Amino acid sequence: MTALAASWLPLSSGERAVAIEVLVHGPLSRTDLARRLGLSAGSLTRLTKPLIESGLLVESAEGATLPEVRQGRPSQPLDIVAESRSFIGFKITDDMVYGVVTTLRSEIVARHDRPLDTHEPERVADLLAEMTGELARAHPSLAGIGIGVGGLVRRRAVVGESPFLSWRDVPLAELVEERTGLPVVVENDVAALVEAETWFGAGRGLDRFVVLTIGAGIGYGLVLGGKRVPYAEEDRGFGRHWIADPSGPLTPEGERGSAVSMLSIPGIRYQVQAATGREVTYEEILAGAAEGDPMCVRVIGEAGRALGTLVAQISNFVMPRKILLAGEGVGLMEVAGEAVDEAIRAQRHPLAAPVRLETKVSDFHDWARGAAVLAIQVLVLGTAEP
Amino acid sequence: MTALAASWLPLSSGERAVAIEVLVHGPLSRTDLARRLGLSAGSLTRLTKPLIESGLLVESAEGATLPEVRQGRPSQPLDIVAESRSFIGFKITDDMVYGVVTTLRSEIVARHDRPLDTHEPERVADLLAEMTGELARAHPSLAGIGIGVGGLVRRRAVVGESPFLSWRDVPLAELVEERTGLPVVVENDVAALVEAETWFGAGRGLDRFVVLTIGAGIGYGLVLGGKRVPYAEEDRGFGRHWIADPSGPLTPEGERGSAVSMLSIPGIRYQVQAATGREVTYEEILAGAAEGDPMCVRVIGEAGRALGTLVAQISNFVMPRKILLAGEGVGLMEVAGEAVDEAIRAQRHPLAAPVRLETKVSDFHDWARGAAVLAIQVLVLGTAEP
DNA sequence: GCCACTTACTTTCGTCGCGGAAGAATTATG
DNA sequence: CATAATTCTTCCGCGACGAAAGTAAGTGGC
Repeated sequence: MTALAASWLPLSSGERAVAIEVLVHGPLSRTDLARRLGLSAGSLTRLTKPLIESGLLVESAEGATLPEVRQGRPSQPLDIVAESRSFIGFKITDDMVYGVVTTLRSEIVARHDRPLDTHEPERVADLLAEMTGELARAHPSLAGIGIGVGGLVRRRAVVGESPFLSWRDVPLAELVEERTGLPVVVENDVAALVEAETWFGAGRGLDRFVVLTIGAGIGYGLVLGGKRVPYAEEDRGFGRHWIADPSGPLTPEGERGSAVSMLSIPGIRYQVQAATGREVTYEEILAGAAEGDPMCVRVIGEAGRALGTLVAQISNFVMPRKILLAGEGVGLMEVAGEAVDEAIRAQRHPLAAPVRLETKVSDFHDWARGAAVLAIQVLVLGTAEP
Repeated sequence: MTALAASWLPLSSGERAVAIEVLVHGPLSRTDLARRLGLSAGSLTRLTKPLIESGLLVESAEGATLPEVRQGRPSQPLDIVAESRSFIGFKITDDMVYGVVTTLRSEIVARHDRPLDTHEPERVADLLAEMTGELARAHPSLAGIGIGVGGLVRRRAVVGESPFLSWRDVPLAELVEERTGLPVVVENDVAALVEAETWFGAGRGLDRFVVLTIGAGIGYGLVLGGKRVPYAEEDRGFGRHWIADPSGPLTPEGERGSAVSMLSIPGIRYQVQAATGREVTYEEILAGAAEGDPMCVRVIGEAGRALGTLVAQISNFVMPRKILLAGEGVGLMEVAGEAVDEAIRAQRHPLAAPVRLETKVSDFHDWARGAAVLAIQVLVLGTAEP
């Protein structure tokens, strides 16, 4: 499969390096590129010429940032023609499919959602193809599709196991490729978000980078040297055994005091419900904590300390340049930010480098955008394998 | 400074890659090398020829491992002439200097220790030069000196801060270079041990590798992509803020329940002493725990669980291919191995890859050998900077 | 308005390193 | 003894790169 009809190939490795550098790090002059890539000025003329001729790069007239030096011949920034190709990203949830169209730079230019009333693989693929057709009308230059699914994905093509869809070994990429004729990449949703942040988001250009997602579960993504590290237990109840507080609460889905019990949205809701008997939403609990409701303050405070503990441990052991908190549950940071910081301070050496913590509230379209980035990577790198 | 008189230079990058591969991964045929380095057979002939002519490599007659295939022209293993050059490694402690002479492969061929009765930098350098002179008589082909010191070392040359020697900004490399005429590398002792294990020991060829040392303090070394990750707090009381058990013991040197309090040799001795009032050695405590003495069993058991907790956390977050436990305090593993394993199991996902834990009892000569490896690296790589 | 100066980019040319193909060396197999 | 298999060598050509010289396009001084 993996019909790479309209890839950027053939691109030499040097040309590809230039293309990626411009794609990821915005408009850059040839001299800047030469410095960043460790090449001579002459090589850059050679490498950029075919890229400009093929329409992938342009000499953008208005430089984004005015150069410091105001002497000599002005530099000529090169930019990607971000609109030259479009990409589709889908995020499949239990009852909805969220779709976005992005540019090469992964900027969202359109959204399109549809309810999902079946989990039958063929029917799901039909729906995705239908949505693709509808989006293709407004965005004809589609170059690829990325699909994010909660669950285990193999070889960026086959959904090996997805409990919430009741799927096992579904060759989703193939099913959608057949129906659309476009190259398709399938990936675990957290992995897709991590890749997206590594290329275009918080992790751009960092050699060590961690993503922690808080939502229905806890997700962890480790990026070293620009590559995400895969691991066996990802998306199979990750965080169930990360014990943040040995004497912490116990919930149906996690071990006592585990990240899942203390931090995930279901874990927090379960705790409040178990104590008060009332069914409340996550937002209500956060609001309650902000207003001083004792029960909510306690649960959210403990969650904050647990998060701080995890962040401190990650910082101590992995020493990432940055940690990104993402997912639907990061609203916690606004209410319990103080508790988080305090827990970090307590478990980190005073001389250690400060933790660069970034928070990003993500909705389902962000997850879909993550999947679209995978399609971009495939086009640019010319391979679906990571 | 950094007088690289007798380096292997000039070596092209390709030649250097071949040399390192043979040095680190034992005798290898040209075909093997071609596969490992991703080069063609022709390139290997080209690259190895000057290395053989210069006497660095030889065609070792007896292949270490007989090839599987017994057909066709037999392969011709290439090997480093390990004895062609010698290296000295020193480990400086409070009252002793431990010295070793190693081959290019970092095999120890001689040991030589001397008491240290002064901390005056010039006098220490005198002593090191004197010991070098004595060793040089039996091993004339000395190519470099590596020195391991507990404390903060800058640019592999200057001891920025070493509490136990009461040093600040001592240009030790320069002092010893002046006296010996040999290139000298100075490094923090833990960092040196980590480098040694990465090149020649447990971490050989691994992309993610962690070293945890247990001794007077707790040391941590993270190796990613073959490079050790430096960090600000190293050797400044590292592990004082790694809380393994929030309700654990408190000792003079560490926070409550920290790795230093629960695991380091002084921490364990302090606990037993505080409880019994008697001054006992670490070995006596281990023996007591093995024999069933309740107090020792409790302290050592808690230490084992703390170690397991740390190992599990490191595994969860860093996902190293292997974790090496080293230092003088790893005897703990023999007595409390069961507790360690249990704690790891409890805090690790059942589907996660099993932790490859390796234990290495190290004496001071191993630390000295680690320093010698740094000298080897400098010679091979041609630079003292990491 | 002219000229020096600075910086960015282009052109040209030589070199180096690599892969590929063909061939030599050296063994097992029938 | 021919054939196959495997390793290593030789040779050639290509392609990517850097160095250096040349061109372009500005600023600033007089």
